[in-house]
Amino acid sequence: MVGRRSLKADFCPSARSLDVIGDWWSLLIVRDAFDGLTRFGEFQKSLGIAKNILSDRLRTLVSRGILELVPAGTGAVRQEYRLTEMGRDLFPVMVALRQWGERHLFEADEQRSSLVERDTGLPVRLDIRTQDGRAIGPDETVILKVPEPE
Amino acid sequence: MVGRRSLKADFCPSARSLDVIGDWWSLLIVRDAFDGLTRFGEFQKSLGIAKNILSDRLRTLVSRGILELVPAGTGAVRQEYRLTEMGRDLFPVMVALRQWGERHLFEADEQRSSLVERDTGLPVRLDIRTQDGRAIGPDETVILKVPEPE
DNA sequence: TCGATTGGTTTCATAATAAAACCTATTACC
DNA sequence: GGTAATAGGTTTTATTATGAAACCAATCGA
Repeated sequence: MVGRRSLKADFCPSARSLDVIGDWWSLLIVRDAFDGLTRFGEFQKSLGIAKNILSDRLRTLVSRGILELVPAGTGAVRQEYRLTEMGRDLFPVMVALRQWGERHLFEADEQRSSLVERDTGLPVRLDIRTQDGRAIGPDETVILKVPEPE
Repeated sequence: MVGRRSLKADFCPSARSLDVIGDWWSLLIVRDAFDGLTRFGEFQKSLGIAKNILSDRLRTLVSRGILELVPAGTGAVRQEYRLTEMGRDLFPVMVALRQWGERHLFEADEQRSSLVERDTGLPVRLDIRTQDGRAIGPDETVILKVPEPE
């Protein structure tokens, strides 16, 4: 292998996103971070990931600006991994993945965790809309491409 | 390596989704499929992926029910890879990834492809709402967990 | 103060990936 | 109809990424 091709320069925003968080573990770490985990050992226990890999992924996520290391508590030596604003902005990605999984990867009666509004307990869903607020489906959209430089 | 840990049995729907489409190439293939690509060679050219890997990924995506092989045209021998309904349901995931990439991985003046409503040209966005239609943010949500069996 | 825990790094074996060569069945061309 | 090119792969081989386990320094708890 000559190294994974980078999509940094791709004009497609989805491709660039996948370049950053499209590896096997990163989004699972982010999911746990949304879930309130902050410590190395917590992630390790939750994911069952090898420590060297976790170490590498956390370092990368920090360097990409998705997580940040902050001192835990007042004047403590220990540090915590926390989502940055950029990391918290991945929330819709997590919700979309969750929604798809719920719909297609669970039996009807199978138990699952669920994402609900804190105050009401109502399930959360996700809508695709135009800027002016009308909900639309995939067939009503089109991708405007940037001309490829030759 | 003993093989990548499967998350098939995880109670978290996001984890199961990542188990299926969380590898490096699958979502890029799905993106291209949304973009209208159907042929082996088209995917290969678009992604610059090694043919053996593409072959493996297409086979897996078909076996998972995300793509299907359909005869191209009337009575032709050739076949095409097309998104199933399950595959098309990944649309919100793609939109969420796109939206995040646009926000965080492009310079303000940098050119990018964009997703718009076909009829109006209006940009598409994504909303998180409760079942009854109120838009909410990540901080107003909580994940209800399934008790882990010991 | 001493043992356990935390948060890693290093080492080593193995699996996944990529590149290139190769193969077979169509398809296009003359 | 014969021949070359194209499509759609598979096989082989080299390299990288991953995972498990051992190891280690610093901190924490008793």
